[in-house]
Order: sequence, then C-alpha cells, then structure tokens
Amino acid sequence: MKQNPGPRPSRRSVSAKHVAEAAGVSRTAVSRTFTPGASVSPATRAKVLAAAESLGYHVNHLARGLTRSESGIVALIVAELDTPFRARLLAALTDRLQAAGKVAMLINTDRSDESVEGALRQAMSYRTDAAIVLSGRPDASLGTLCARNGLRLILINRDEEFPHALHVRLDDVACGQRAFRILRESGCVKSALATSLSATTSLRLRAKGFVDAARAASVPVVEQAIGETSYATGRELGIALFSAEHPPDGVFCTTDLMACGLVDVARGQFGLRIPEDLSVIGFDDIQQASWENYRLTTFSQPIDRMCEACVSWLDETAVGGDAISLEASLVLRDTVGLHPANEVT
Amino acid sequence: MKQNPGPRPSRRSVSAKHVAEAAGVSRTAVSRTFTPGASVSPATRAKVLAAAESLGYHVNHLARGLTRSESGIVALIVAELDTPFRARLLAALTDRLQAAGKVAMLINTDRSDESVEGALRQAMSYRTDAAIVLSGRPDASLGTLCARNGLRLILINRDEEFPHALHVRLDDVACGQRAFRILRESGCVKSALATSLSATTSLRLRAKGFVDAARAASVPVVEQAIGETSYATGRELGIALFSAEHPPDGVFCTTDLMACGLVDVARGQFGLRIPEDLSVIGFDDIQQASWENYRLTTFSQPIDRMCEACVSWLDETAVGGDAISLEASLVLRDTVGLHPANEVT
DNA sequence: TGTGCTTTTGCACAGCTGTGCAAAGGGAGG
DNA sequence: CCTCCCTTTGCACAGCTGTGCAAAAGCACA
Repeated sequence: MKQNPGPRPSRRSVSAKHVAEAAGVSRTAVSRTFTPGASVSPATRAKVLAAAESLGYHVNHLARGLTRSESGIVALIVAELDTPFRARLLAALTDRLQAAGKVAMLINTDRSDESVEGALRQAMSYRTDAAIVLSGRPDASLGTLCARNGLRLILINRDEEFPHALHVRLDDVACGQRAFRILRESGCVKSALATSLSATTSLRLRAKGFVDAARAASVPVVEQAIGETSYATGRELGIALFSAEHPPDGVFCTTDLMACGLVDVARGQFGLRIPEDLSVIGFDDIQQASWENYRLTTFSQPIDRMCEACVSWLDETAVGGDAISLEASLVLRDTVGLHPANEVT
Repeated sequence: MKQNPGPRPSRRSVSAKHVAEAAGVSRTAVSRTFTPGASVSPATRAKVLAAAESLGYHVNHLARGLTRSESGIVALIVAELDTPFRARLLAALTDRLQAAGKVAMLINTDRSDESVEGALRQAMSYRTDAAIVLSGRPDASLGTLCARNGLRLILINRDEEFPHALHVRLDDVACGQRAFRILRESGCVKSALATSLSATTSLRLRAKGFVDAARAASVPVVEQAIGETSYATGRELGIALFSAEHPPDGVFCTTDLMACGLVDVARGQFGLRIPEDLSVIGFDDIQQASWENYRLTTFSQPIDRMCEACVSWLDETAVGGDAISLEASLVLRDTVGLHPANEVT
C-alpha cells in the first residue's frame, strides 16, 4: 500500500476564504450564499456568486460532511457487477440515488463475507449515510458496529436479519413454486431444476420453491447444481441434464444467464427444439432474455420499485428497521410449450 | 431537492477523542496510531487499538481529506453503465483502483455534455483526486477548471485534447481498416458498415477506418447508420441491409451488441447462414460474443492494460499530461467465412 | 428624527484529523 | 550518577465548512 501522501499544502483548491477576499465580504457570507435557506442579501449573494464563478470555487463537501449529520454519500456494495442483472440494478440505483441528491460510492467485492465487512468498514470511514448491500452476507455482529457509526443498512435480496436495517425482498419462493406449476401445466412430464452451487439467498429460495411445489404435488423432479452462476454453467447444466437416460422436457433455471447457456446447448448439441421438445424458464429478465434467439420466459424483478423503496427509506429520519416484500412478475415469451394465458396462475 | 439536513449533533460517530479517553492517552497518540509511519510506542499503540476496537472507531476519512493532499477518491463518470462492455470496464476499473487503495465514486450520466460538466463539478466538490471519463465529451474550458481545483483528468476513448490529462486511446481507425481487409480477404463481394447514430468517438473512428480502407482499395461499401447503440438497433440495421436489392455478404458492426442483433435478424428473418452466406465482425468482445449462438469474430479491448495505465498515471506525482495508445486484438471466431489465419494481417 | 421590528453580518466556536516543534522520557555508555 | 542521543508525547495550529448569537444595518411609520 502507498505511503502517506503528505500534508495539504501541495494541493490548493479554491476555498471560501479566497472567494470572500475577492468579493469583499466575510467568509461567513460566502458560506451562507451556498447554504440553502441561509440569510444573505441579494447584493452580497451576487458579489459572492460572481467571485466564486470567476475563481472556480466549489464547496468542499468533505468539510461539509464534518459539520452535518449526513455526508450525502451512499455506499453500494456489489460483487460481479458486470453480470447483466447486477449491472442493470446498479444503473437504476445510481440513477435514483442521484435524483435524490445522493452520491454513490461503489465498492466492488469478491463475494466473500470478509469482503463485505471490509466494504462496510470503508463505508464507515467515509461516514456514508447508508450502505446498500447487493452481494455478500454481512455477519450479524456488523449490525451493531454500523449502528454505532451511524451507518444505515439496506439489504437487497439478503435473508439475514438486521433489526435496524431495511430489507428489500422478493417472493423468490413463490416464483419457484410458480415455475413448477407453469411447467407442469404446459404439459411437461419430467421437470428439472437447474441452479448453481453459489449459496446466494435468491437462488436458494427459488430452488426451494420449485422443489417444495413438486413435493407437494408428489411429482419427482430432477435437481442439478453445478459451479458458479454463469452462462458457461448453464451449458454444463444442459449437458448434464440432456445426457441423462431420461432427459427432462422442462427446466427451471434460477437465473436467465444460465438459461441462455442451457438453451444454446439444448439446440446446438442435443438438437432439441424449444419449446416443442423442451420448455425453459429463467429468472431476472435480463436484456438477453428478450433477444430473438432466446425469447425466454422468465420472471422480472421490479427494479424501479426496489430503488424507490431504498430511497424512500433513506428519506425517513426514523431509525427503525423495515422489511419490504416485492413481487417479481412473470414475463411470458417463447420458451414454454403451451401458452394457456388464462389458466396459468 | 431536499432541504439542508441540519447540524452535526444528531449523528454521533466515535471519534479519536473518545478513543483517547478510553485508552488514557492524548488524541494525538490516537491519530499517530492510525497514521502509517508516525511515531508511537508499542505499548501506546496496543492501548489505542484495543480502545478503538472496543468502541468501533474508524478514522474519519472526510476529515482526513482536509489535512491531506489527496482524498483517495476517484470519480468514475459513465453513461449506460449496464451495457455489457461498459459494465465490464467498470468492474475492472473499480477492482484495480481498490487494489491501489482508491475509493470509487460512481457518477451515472445521461451522455449529454452538460451532464459531464455536472459530474466533474460534483467530483470537485468532493475533492476527488481524479476523474475518469468513460462517457461524454467534456468541454475544453473544463480543463482549466479541473486544474484549478486540483482534479486530474483521465479520458478513455475520447478524442478531445486536454493538455494536463491522461488520454487512453485505442487504435479504432486501424481496427476499422483491418475489419474491411478481413471481410475482403475472406471473399466478401459486397461489404457493409453498420453503426449507430450516436456520435461517440470510438464508433466514429471505427467507421472511419473501415470506410477509408474501402476507399483506398477503390471498393464501394454500403454504410448504414441507425438510432442508438443497442441490440435492437442491430436488428434494424440487419433489416435495412438485408432488405436491399443487393444485400451485403459481409458486415462490420461497430459494436458487438449491435452485431448480435444483426446476426439474429440475418438468421431468423432472412434465413442467412453465418458465415456461409454472411460474414460478420463486431467490436468489444463482450461476453455474449463468445456465446454458442454467436461465436462472433470481434476485436477485444485490452481492458486490463487500460486500467493499469490509469492507475500508474495516478501514482505519478508529476502533473503533466500523457497519451497512451493501445491496440485492440482480433478474436477470430465463427462469423467470418474463410479463416486464413496465416494471411490475415 | 426617533422608535420598533426585521434582516443581515461577522465573530467565535464546533465538527475531526494530521503535524511541527518543544518538552519529556528512555536507554546506552562513560 | 551524568551525559548524550534517540524516541515518544502532547500542545497548538492548520485544513474548510456551518451556525448560534450579538451587533449592526435597513426599513417603515409616526
């Protein structure tokens, strides 16, 4: 790690003091001019603004963060931010946060739990107003530490319980159950669950919903779990499933990314027609799910509502925790055989 | 916009003062314990660290930013951050910056030039050490403003000239020329350029390279430009090109994303076989380019080297500008007819 | 011109950290 | 024990902003 960069003087930004000198007013008048609601005469304001513009002055928000109860910074803790769904959620979140006057500090983690702790500590060092955890599972002890540092926590699609945090959850279990029913009602004789080995909450719950629904209906289903959550894993899942003696004719993939891989293998290596020979359901409604080659039936997460929930909760001054449950919506495209639109529940 | 959040006291983090009291030392000893290279005895250090751990203390980096010449924050200014290539570059950049001890502030812009100015001003307000511009074209006058605020500028794939900035550029023109040659050498009789109407530097240069090479060879090519840089535009480009009386048998798409759309249309609506009836070259080597259904021949940007260039330049204390030109590498897959590997230049 | 009320202004302090420098402390050697 | 040298420590100040509060200024009315 780099050595201490040294004291301030080697970098001189324009400060309120310089503006005050140029405008012939006090430094306080400068501060007041840039503080909404503060009292300053129109004439003084004009002088200050002219001097500030001429000098290129920008209020130092680092210093402002010392005097206020909020820094205006929100940490976004996310791993694999280049996967389609994650990138989309990140884009929507930053958009919404900015519209609310917040600044996003992006912390790219490697998915380990220790990594999340490190990210939270970094957030505390910068006195961020909140941390939105999109990946990783913070240890319960971190809840107290965050509270002590005035850091509000938002957990998206995480199942750990933090009393003072906002939990934004999705009906993953119900969607898994629904996926099973759709496959069954579309005439699938042998359904399969395809998922990855990464133990993320969302994938586990979707898989659980699917398997539970099958059990409740006393219908056996095949369960296949391989590697990480990627397109390549989707291909491997397809190879494993379709190489079997009795391959399935319907598959629920817990993410679209894997579903795309599975679809490509089904067609390319096993000559299966979709949906005539095989029905496929994904999850996330990533952009590629709507591409001509895939036209994937999938579940769409209410991203805008998730973002709205986060920002609304941040606007509340009360420190109480909350839990919001949102529903993913079914997006019917061309990967499920029959499309009995009126009968699918 | 929200009203002023109010004075400090409503949020109390643990400060060095509290740690000093708990450890029975001065506040300066606490500061020294957390300042690399500062002098503090092992006994005092142990007392301070124990108290800090017990109280959950984290050095306030906002305050630290006032006393140092660097805040440690780097602004990343990016639009459409959920497109495959942009997301990948962002992931790599944040990874590399974090490894170098920097913190990424993400500013999501809407691609307008005014938006870039707003982003730069925000960066100045937070006294970020640098701003890396991935999207948008900052006006030349902003160079002086940034310098006055001690904000270093890095421009990736931008053609505006800023004397004190680091320019990281790609050989887009050469790649466009090369794409033309590859199509020609693979036997294409009628080549086409397919691009979007968004006037981003990279796309213009790739297109220019392609068209210039065709002109130099006195070979007429079709130029088609439509809408924004998306998969859907790729489809429209395909429809426009293949509906013509004499459709092309080779297409250079200035991005992979559009190439995927064009390929899907070529196959799905025009029954064209790839590469037998049509050769396609893309650009960016996004993840989907390697998907079974596409296996796109494309150019891959040296993302790691781009990130390395940025971080290396940030490590230099000299304030001089620099320009780094990197080469994209050809990735041969299955969308170009003949694969004369030894003859392609 | 004087009075009363409102608005504006600037001083002094606060928030939290890092550091120059003088004083204090510690250790080694004569 | 004393001296010298090195290390450690704490004071006071700096970086930049916002704000309570008292003083000053401005304005309207009699």
